Amino acid sequence: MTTNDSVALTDFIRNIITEDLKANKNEARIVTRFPPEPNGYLHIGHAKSICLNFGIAAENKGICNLRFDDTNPSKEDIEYVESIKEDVRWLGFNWNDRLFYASDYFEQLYQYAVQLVKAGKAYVCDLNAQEIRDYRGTLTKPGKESPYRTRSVEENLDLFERMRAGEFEDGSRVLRAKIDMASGNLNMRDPVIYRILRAEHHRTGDKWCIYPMYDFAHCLSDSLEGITHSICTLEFEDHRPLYDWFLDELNVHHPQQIEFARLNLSYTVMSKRKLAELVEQGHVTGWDDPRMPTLSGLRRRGYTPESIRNFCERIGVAKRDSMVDIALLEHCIREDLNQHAPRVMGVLRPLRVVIDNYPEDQIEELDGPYHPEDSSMGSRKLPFSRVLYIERDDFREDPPKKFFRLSLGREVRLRYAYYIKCTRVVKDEQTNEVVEVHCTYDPETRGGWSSDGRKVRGTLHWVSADHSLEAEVRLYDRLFDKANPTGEKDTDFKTYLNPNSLETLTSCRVEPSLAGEAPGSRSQFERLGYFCVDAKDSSDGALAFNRTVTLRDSWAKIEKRKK
RNA sequence: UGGGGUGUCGUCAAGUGGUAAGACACAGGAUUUUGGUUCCUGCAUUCGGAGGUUCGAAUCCUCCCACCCCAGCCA
Repeated sequence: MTTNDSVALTDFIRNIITEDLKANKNEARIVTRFPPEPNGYLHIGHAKSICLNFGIAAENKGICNLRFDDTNPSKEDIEYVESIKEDVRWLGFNWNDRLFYASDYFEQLYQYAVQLVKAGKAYVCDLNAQEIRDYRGTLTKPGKESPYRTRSVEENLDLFERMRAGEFEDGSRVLRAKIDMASGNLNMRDPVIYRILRAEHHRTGDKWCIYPMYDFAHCLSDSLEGITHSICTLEFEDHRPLYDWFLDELNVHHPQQIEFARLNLSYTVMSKRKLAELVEQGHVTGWDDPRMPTLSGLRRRGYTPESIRNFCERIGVAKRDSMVDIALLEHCIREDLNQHAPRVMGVLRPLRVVIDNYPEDQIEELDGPYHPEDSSMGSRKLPFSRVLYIERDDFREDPPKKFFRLSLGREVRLRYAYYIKCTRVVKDEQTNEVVEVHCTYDPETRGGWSSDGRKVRGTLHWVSADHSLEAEVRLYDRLFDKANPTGEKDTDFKTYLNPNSLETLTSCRVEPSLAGEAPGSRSQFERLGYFCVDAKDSSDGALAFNRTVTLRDSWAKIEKRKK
């Protein structure tokens, strides 16, 4: 695993940091931060940022803060801060005692704003939202200066103080930076830095009725925390001049903002808004639906934190917009689980098999190692009896070319058990469907091996009918059936929702060793894929498994090609 | 005739003037009591395009083209 080999990661951000370290910038200290807004759940795009910020800090003996950017109480909630903390912890990162909130700095931020007013660099503006928009101009036309732009420092000070005191209506006035209404960069056209907003804040309650805007709060929070490298996504590139402006005007510690491209993953969507839409409209069962690219969804699906961290390392960090193939994510979880998941047997669509020459009441305990390449994982006993279940797909009446599973007259191996040969089939008279197959077994092949050198091509997984446990299995697939569901401007992304993203199977049979498996525990169902016990819906009496990912399936590929 | 970015294999991505890493995907083959794993092999004479500089250019210069972001009192 690359995680263990840990070849030093390099990307343009780490290169900048290496240079800064060499130049002894910031006394060669590295301080980063992960600054989520608590208004939604974290997704794998955030994982990229978390791995970057915490990773860079760790690699350079630096520190990384977790800071909630909670400056808009109308959208934020404590539920989200709790889930975010849980997800960051689960991913494997530790902020120790450096858990911060932008709201911790509200008083300090207010004082900075006063300082700006005193310096003649900010003013209270009475224009309403629509007017401000009109005065801002357009992308190609410069804006107009607000008639309130020339108010005296004294008047601004008085008005701003009264804004804080709650003397004015929501939306009636704002504090604006006095920069340049003709700037080609719209962010510099006298941006709003404080608005009046009476909303219960999850941490400060009703202490404040004015709240700072992102551009003002973010750079100064970074500064206050002594951040050295403020890493954010590309859409903030245009904001960097403003980020720098505030820090320069206030003459405070000046972190360097660096932007990188956010993660896009094929066959899914990554915006909080769109994910929320899927949740609200019931297309998925919640933020932690195993089909969601949220960390809570991936966790419930069976992804390991290691696999996600490994994925984040492999995708790299750069500035170009890109779309990572979800096959890479799938590769990462297979790689991890192949190494660590115990092998067990489960039959998803059971087909009854009767071994006619096997003694009626006999039961044998056969040994089955938990991992073919790692004997330290031990083994379990598999009960074998006269009546078994095999996978429906593993029997064909008319076997196509290269099909080397069971069929009339054919011999196959039952994993860790015996060779069996099919002698006849029983069909449903109505549907003509095969409902039972009869076989004979070769007692000389116990354990699944013949000393006479006879070759069998197929090895099937199986369970004993009487000893197996019933289970529900959810087969998850990609959420969308289009690589880029948001790619067409005129088509709603939900048009491309994959109707087969979830198939629930209720009469599956799994081997008895799975009884009492802990929620979240992962195993490979041999020949099928990796599954985990659902953390919410599974119980001892009613097992429920989620399919994390299938095994690579070259037979399926062959079959698909023939069509 | 707004500003800011980005263009290297199907998808990510190294490369910073010395002759195109690696990963995923894909295609062959070997081994295999999982059609899994593992292991070999193949996969950009070419770096958005056109000129130019140079002994030498993905890297430097010029022009052009394409795509992304910005007109919240959201972050």
